[in-house]
Amino acid sequence: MAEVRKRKPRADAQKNRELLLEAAKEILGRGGPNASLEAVARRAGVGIGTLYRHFPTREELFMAVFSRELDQLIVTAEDLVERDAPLEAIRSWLHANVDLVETKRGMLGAMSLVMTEDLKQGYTERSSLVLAAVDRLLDKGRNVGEIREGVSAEDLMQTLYAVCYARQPGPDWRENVLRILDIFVDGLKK
Amino acid sequence: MAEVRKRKPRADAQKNRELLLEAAKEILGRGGPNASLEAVARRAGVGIGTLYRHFPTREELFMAVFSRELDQLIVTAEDLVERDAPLEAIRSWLHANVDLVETKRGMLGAMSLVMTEDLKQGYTERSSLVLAAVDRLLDKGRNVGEIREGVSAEDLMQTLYAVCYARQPGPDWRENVLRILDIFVDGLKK
DNA sequence: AGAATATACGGAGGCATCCTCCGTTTTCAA
DNA sequence: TTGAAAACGGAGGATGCCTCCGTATATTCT
Repeated sequence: MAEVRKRKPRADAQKNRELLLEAAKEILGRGGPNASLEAVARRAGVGIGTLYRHFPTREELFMAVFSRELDQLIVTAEDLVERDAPLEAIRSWLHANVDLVETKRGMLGAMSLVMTEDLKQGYTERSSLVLAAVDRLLDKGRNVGEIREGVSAEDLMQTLYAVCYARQPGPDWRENVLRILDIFVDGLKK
Repeated sequence: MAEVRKRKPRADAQKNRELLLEAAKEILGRGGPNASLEAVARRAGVGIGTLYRHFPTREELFMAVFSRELDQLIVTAEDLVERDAPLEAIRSWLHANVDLVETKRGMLGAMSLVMTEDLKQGYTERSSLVLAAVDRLLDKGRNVGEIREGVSAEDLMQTLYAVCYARQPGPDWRENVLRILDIFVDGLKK
């Protein structure tokens, strides 16, 4: 057994981590998956080395930023599952996602590129909370016999992001994405 | 009126263009949307300048490679529309796409990043042929009353690519993608 | 065939980004 | 207060992007 005696994390490190996440949210949100990491460091007011120490890969930075958004979605799902009928709850939750995504298109693009199996592994805790929340939505529907078997929460999530991401930004983006998702939801019916 | 008197295109230029497309198919297929263009030029055995003369932007190169794949899909759709029942034809066509994509995941990633409205404009001829073929599939279904109104060929295409692209590569990739697409197809029923 | 010219070629060069490495600085705890 | 652990910053080497232009070659004309 390894004795785990640790120092308190240093205050400056924590502050810088925070600054970096803030900057990344801004820069990556605007610039998309290929935005300059040096720009992120500049904006955060720290050295590039500091950025790489905290987030050794571009992917880890993305994931860290994104994990905050996930928290939001969990809460929303939690609310809907006890408020609405299953299919409608799912529909509403997908719509809520679309709203969130609409203002973070860049981030979303980043995520699609970045969602490797490895990284999902590393983020199991948080993303499994989202999945669990979605699964509760689905379960309720399955129990009531309103939703077909064989569709996982992951299926739902990935389809959602896929559709949001593939659609071209533009005046009709929202409308189109919602329409496609509704068709998918209809397909979920038993 | 501008008199259009043109020389015959030079043989070496055509050959190099061919070499570049061949190399790009390989390099971009493996490396994805951020693969090095200098690597493409190297593999083609031409200078980087030659690459940029033929394809001034990364996007144009991608589109040129991709347009060949489109030809393939048009033929397939053509065949299916007269062979199978509408909904099944659509299902089969989507499956055919999945098969194609499975070996070109990198390219697909590239395309998703690259499908700007501008470029689609420039490629109207070819891609509209695909869309037309798909539209015939849909039309047949609508006329027979088997498929709901309000779903365009573009909807179908983009959903297809979205789903293929978002799914993680892995042993179950094909199975999962097909399952999701089938759900979508079921949603198309009237 | 040979000259003239339009066309295409290659790669050097300037700039940006990536990521690593390590000397310096700051924080924490004793 | 002080020393070690932790974190910082940014220089630097590698690579990629794209442009520019001197050189080479294909085509056309006579």
